[in-house]
Amino acid sequence: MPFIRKCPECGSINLYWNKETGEIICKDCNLVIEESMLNYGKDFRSFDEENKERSRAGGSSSLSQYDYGLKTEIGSKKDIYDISSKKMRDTIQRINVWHKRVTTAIERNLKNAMIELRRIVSFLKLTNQVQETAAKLYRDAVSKGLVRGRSMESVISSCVYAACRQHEVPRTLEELAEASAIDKKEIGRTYRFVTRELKVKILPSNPVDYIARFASELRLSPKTQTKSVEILMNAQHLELTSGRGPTGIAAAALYVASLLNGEKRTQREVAEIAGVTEVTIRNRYKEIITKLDLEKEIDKIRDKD
DNA sequence: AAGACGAAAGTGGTTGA
DNA sequence: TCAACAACTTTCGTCTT
Repeated sequence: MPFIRKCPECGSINLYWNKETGEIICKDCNLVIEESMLNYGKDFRSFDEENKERSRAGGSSSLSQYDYGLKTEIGSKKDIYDISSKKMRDTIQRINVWHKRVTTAIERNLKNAMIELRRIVSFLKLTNQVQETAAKLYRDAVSKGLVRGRSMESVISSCVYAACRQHEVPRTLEELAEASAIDKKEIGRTYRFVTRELKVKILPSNPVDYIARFASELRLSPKTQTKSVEILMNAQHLELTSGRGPTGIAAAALYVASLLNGEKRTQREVAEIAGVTEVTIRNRYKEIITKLDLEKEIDKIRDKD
């Protein structure tokens, strides 16, 4: 079996691996072929002057590892038996008992939370960076006591949602709800609460950020994709976008672009992918074509059929 | 029969008194 | 705390292809 990979869409072998996002993308048709979760990069520092290569032993420390990938436990009684007085042994054991009591509850919570986090990240095919950001947010939320009175799952979901927004790879609340089995409203509520309490500044998401993913799911050509971004830019310039749901605008732009480039998708199809209703697409669509003077072009295409 | 269109009523969140 | 409000959804009837 050859190891050379081809794009399943256009057969091109001109593939590109984005190390930042971990995605493998076809250069010819922009299809995201694989979204790898693994980061093959090495850890940054070497403490060994002799060894020029930047490497280290052991796994890397990670926020999404419930104990940061480190063990904090003190050695067992048996380990220190030979080198310590009885008094010392007793002291250490007492410390250990306390250590366990204090940490187990928090760690158990954190451990479960990180398991859940990894599940959601994997389900939504998100990157390591997003996972780490979400993990950090969750830790902050826990240390501020924000989880009390809320389910761990809903807090984790909203952390992932926030992390996606921060990394400008937004997912919709519906997608998060599907991945976590938590109600959409609940995630939204928790999200607002957590970001307010942690004072996380998140810009309103840009419709353009949704285009690539929606277009890929709708199997639209890169040309159409570019066209819809163009439409979006013009719409933003005319302030058609402020106060409106970004997914609805993105959906409408894609719908218009698909018409103009003769790759028509139904309102239903676009609505389904974008997680909005056909009515919303129609409203945005109308605004776009009237304000951007695209009516004539649309009519021309209509007449051809 | 399917898609597009739009009116009307309902929902949940924001805002401002 | 409450009412007004804007955006969006749901539902449904009508028209077009």
